[in-house]
Amino acid sequence: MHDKFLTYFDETARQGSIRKAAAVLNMSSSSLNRKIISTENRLGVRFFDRHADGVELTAAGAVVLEHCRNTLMDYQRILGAVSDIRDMRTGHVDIATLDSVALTILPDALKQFNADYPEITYTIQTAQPDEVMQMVADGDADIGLSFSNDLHPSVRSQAEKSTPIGAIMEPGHPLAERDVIEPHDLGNYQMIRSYDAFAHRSIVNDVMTELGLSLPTQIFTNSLPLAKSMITGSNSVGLYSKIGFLREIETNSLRYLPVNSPILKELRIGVLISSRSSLPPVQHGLSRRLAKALRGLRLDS
Amino acid sequence: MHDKFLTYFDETARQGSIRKAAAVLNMSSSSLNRKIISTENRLGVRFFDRHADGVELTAAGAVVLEHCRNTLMDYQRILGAVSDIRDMRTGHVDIATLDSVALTILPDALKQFNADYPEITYTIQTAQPDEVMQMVADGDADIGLSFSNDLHPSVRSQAEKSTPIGAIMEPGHPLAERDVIEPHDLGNYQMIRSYDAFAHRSIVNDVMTELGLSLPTQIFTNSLPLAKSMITGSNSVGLYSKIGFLREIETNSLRYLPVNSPILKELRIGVLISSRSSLPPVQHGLSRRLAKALRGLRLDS
DNA sequence: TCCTGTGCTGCAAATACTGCATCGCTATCG
DNA sequence: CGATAGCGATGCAGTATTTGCAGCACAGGA
Repeated sequence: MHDKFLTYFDETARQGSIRKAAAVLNMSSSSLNRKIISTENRLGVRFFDRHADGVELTAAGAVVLEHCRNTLMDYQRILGAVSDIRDMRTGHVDIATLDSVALTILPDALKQFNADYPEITYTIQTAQPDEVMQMVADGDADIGLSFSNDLHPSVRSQAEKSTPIGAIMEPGHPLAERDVIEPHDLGNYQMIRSYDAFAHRSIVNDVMTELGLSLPTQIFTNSLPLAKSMITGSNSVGLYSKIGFLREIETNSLRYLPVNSPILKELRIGVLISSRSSLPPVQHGLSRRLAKALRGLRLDS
Repeated sequence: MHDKFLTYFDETARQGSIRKAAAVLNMSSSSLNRKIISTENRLGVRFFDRHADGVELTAAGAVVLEHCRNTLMDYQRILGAVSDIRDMRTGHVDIATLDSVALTILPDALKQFNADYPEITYTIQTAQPDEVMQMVADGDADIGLSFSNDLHPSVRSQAEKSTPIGAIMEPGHPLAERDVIEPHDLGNYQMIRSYDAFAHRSIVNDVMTELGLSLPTQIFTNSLPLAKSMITGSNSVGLYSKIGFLREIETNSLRYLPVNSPILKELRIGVLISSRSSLPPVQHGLSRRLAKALRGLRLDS
């Protein structure tokens, strides 16, 4: 990357002799000598005074020498920074995610990754599914965690996991003891749904209009904690993927029941990355870690 | 001096396209492309992401780009500094001088030189003759102004002027109306002499011992102004070269009379420079200016 | 005085570089 | 959906450039 002249000049000044410097540099003195003369002529200045016992820096030579050494120093620094990037010792990752994912697999995955690569920083932005997709497509996010059912052309999914949308309710709910819920059962209860049902395309809406049903939706919210508290202590039913309620399901404070709809069952969540440019090492490593975490999720229990 | 890669890389990042950058740089895209790939491989990192419509900097590439630009910036600065040195727009000159010279030709010469090259700075150190010689020999002074009768082996004299040592006295002094003074006349008066008469070799001492005379020296001093004031209003006689008393002689407040001694008449003052290394432009220019001033001195009046 | 070590240079061989032509790929446009 | 244009990457051959070996002149020290 840098001309060898920088090193040559530095060593020559250090040795005070072209021949000695050439010996140190494992080259012929004639070659070194010509390199020096050549640059001297290009700048129109002599860098060294020539004596019988070697060479001695001139004022101009001292100025140039300082420049050479500064450059070489800075180059070493850059080399370190680059190798940090290459070895994933440093870096920054922009993540866009659904908040359901942000609250489940992301914390653990990031903790694990952070243990291996402690100097890496993160920006985590929660957003609606189509926004996440868009951010990855625009390069505003390195990694997206969102539904991967209909991908943006310049986004591809690194790993996918089926996360069917089902009904979330309290254990004491009238439907809670069913094995599976039919779509038309839902019409009898107040629904709590994700805010993105407002967006132009909503899978839930698609299903309902297809079946000629309308959902008496009580609340649209983009806040998963709010949805949880609204479901708790009421007869309301949430329409969500299981992934945002893993803890509550495990502790039996909420219950998840599949809804018998092929379309809703098709829903998949994925690790989204741009298909335009290959991911830098750090981002690639993290996305693989996330993909592994996603595959490791047990959503069928 | 610097590898062309720095410019190439900068331009490529600027254009966001290898082919466009190659066009700007008047080269083939293949060559440019290979240069980039080559350094990428050397550092083990890609600098650019490749797209169908050009290239885009990676994180590592951004780091390297900043380094390239910093280096090129600094190089431009250095180029200016070097050209300043070459064109004598800037620089520093170390001068060692007898204080007799410091008070006569030096001020005018420096004023003239400074008018042409206003950014040059000076260090002016007054010293005894042998000290001046030593400083030039050691490289502690670029230019010396001192007696050039016996030169140090690694010092040479650029210009010389005969400045015989004579007797300095008041116009009313008993000897003042003589045309020339014999050495033995001096024994009748208090002498004021240069401090270097203490040094191992003193021309005045040589003469006196050769003639079997001893000088009743009242004052040895390295201060020329002190010598002047001691001579003024007394019968004392100073033994000095005329060069330190030009103004007083011109205004007739002091008088200079030659002493009839071949050795004392032989004394010469010169512009001394090292014979080991050729002088840088600024120093060379000033030494030539000083030599001219020295030759222009009228010491025979 | 010779002798050693310096910087410098001519010449032939080795090396690196350059540009042309061409490939595979992707985004765009009809 | 297919054609097209523009991009980066690469094989190849000719051309510069660089390198190292001798050998030169010169200066300082024994």
